[in-house]
Amino acid sequence: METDKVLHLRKLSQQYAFSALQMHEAIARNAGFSSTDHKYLGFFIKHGSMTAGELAALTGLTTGAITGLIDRFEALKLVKRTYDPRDRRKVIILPNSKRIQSLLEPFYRKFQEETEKLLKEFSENECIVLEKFFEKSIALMTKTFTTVNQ
Amino acid sequence: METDKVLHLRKLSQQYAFSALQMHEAIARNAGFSSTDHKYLGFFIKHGSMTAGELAALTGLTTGAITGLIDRFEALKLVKRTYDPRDRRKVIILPNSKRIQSLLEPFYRKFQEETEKLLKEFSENECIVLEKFFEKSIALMTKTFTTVNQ
DNA sequence: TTATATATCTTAGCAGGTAAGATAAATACA
DNA sequence: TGTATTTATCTTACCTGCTAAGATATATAA
Repeated sequence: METDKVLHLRKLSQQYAFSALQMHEAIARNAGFSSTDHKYLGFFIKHGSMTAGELAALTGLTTGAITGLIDRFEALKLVKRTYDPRDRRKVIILPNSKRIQSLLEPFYRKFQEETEKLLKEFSENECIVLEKFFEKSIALMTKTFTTVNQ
Repeated sequence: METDKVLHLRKLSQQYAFSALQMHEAIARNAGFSSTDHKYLGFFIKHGSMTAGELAALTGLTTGAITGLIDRFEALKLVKRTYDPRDRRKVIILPNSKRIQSLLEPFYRKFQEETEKLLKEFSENECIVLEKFFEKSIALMTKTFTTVNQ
């Protein structure tokens, strides 16, 4: 790809990220969550259970913030605190993924449908291009995040 | 594209959005901005000057929050309040895009370089695929945001 | 056993958000 | 024209959720 096109696509990818961010925040507000809480609900669905410390490390939040976050989610019965019998200091956060999903789903349904419709427009080969781009970009952003986040 | 692949790609696109979000927040913290402020600095670079009310409408923040946001940026000389001579109630926010860019650039340099390197791996035709995906997705997310954000 | 390290929680203080009302300027209309 | 209404932004009071630092409880090391 030529330099001009590269710069154009880089801009587009920035704009994509910005739009995603805007949309997620708007949906969070609508669903009655703070932007942070909404973000980590998705995180739970993806990762399943983890300890409070792991969550703090992954998110870059302090342990104090994590305590508050778990408290809020627990009050809504979206997660449950359990304790590691082998190390009773540890708090294992057990998400109720179904309940989380069913709570968020109404707000995403239309968007997800339309995303799927959009993706169906792409051919098998085009799909591979997108896949390659996503995978490499995700790796790059995760690396950048990890580097910066210490 | 087949249904299976569609679902896989939808997941990837979600993960992409999440990674972008994480990275942006980490960079914001590093650069000494709140996540919101960082987000809107990029917004200013992209859109140029606008009125406080336009910014409130575009962001979904209340006018009170916008007043605070402009105050913070003005204190850092990143934007300047000017007044519309034809309607003196209006506050026109004049961003100092160069200063904003030079402030953020160090934190993005490496990432942008690597993104460009990654994009160079794609052919002309593949570039068109990515472009199409981005443009349509951005339109879709913007529509979703606008719908939800009222 | 005692010291140290680790995982999470608690507390105090702060930053930035909202809602509601204040202010000032523009517009509409009798 | 003068008065009422609307509009754009700012101010204020209050609230939420973050950090930093220290407390607590448990695990590990010496």
